[in-house]
Amino acid sequence: MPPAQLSLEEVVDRLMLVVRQRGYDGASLAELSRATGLGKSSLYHYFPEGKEDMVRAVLERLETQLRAGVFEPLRASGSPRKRVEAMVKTIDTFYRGGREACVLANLVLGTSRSRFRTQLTRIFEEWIDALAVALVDGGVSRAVARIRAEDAVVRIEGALVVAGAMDDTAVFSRMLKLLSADLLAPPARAH
Amino acid sequence: MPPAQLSLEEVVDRLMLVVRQRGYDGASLAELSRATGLGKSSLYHYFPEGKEDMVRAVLERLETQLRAGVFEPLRASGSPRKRVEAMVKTIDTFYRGGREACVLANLVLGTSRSRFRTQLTRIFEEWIDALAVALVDGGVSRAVARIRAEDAVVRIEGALVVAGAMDDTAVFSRMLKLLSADLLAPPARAH
DNA sequence: GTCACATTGTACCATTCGGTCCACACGCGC
DNA sequence: GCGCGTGTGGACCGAATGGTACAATGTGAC
Repeated sequence: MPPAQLSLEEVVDRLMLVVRQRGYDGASLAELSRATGLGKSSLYHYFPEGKEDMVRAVLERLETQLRAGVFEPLRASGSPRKRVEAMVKTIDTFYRGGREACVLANLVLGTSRSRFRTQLTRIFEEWIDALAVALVDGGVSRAVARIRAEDAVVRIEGALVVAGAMDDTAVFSRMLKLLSADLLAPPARAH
Repeated sequence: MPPAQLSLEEVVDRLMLVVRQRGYDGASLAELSRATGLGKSSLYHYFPEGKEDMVRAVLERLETQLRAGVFEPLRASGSPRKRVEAMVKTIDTFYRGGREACVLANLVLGTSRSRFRTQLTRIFEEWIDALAVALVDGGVSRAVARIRAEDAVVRIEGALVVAGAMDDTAVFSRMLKLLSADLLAPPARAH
């Protein structure tokens, strides 16, 4: 076990905090060490391949968190509207209302895209798939559901970028509100 | 003048190429030097305050490019539909159909957000304002225009992130098509 | 108690980082 | 031809980078 009072998952959580606000290139070993309270030797004991290994672990943990808190609830049985609203609420909490940057976006940008491509692709695909399932269950046609699901994920990522740039969390919360209102709307015309 | 065969603007263009695909933290002086063909001493001759100065110049150049190619056309007289389509086409070209990452997003993420906050904020604000003007001219109410404009910018940024993550430019081109079709649609219900 | 192994602090490594210095070129007005 | 200011190559800087080696701990199982 890690430093006796810190589980490995907690260590990875702290690594995630650094990665999500410094990115791959901006997160130095010194800072990762400080954030976890572990010396470099301990860090390399748990992550023998170094920084790339640590960030891979962050991405894996994020994936399981998303799966448990977002993807599976979306695919579960129950009111589609409730499922969508659960996703929105989880996302809102996770990004602290738009105050926190996105781990995924941070790893897509910079020099790290190629390193984590397969994991990044898989996470986004699973997210879109799961959301589409909920929409189909809510009476949206399969084709429209896919388009809307992709659009929703795009809008969430975009809102985090723009909210970060303009230092205005309202951009993010407006978007979440819009999504929970529109995602299950009848085919209408737009979309 | 720079190396006689390269204007200062061309130098900044090459800096932009590096920044947009490596980010602030990932762009090393060595690479910026290689990309421009200028030695470090020359780089520091034109940008006395170093890397931050270079990237500030990149951001300034991007701002004037956007102003000339996107913002002003959006505010100009003429068919609103044509103006919106001009924006979409310019953006499509600039990001090479989704193949290139966004300079802005790259500077919002990583450790560089705080350094360029005012410029980033201004660019996004001007973009949203200009787009809203075109929408109002197209008969959209002022309030709805603002929301839609912000939403469009958010979607463009988000589409670039998701397209980059999934290595799938179709995400981006689908979004651009959707935008040129929907931005000027009648109030309808959604949106 | 002792043996094995997980864990850790310390010292160290080469390389690269962003950045500076300076002497020398080059052109151009005079 | 002479100065002068813009540009530039190359050597150099201390600090930080990601990463390693290893000896010393601690902690359990037996």
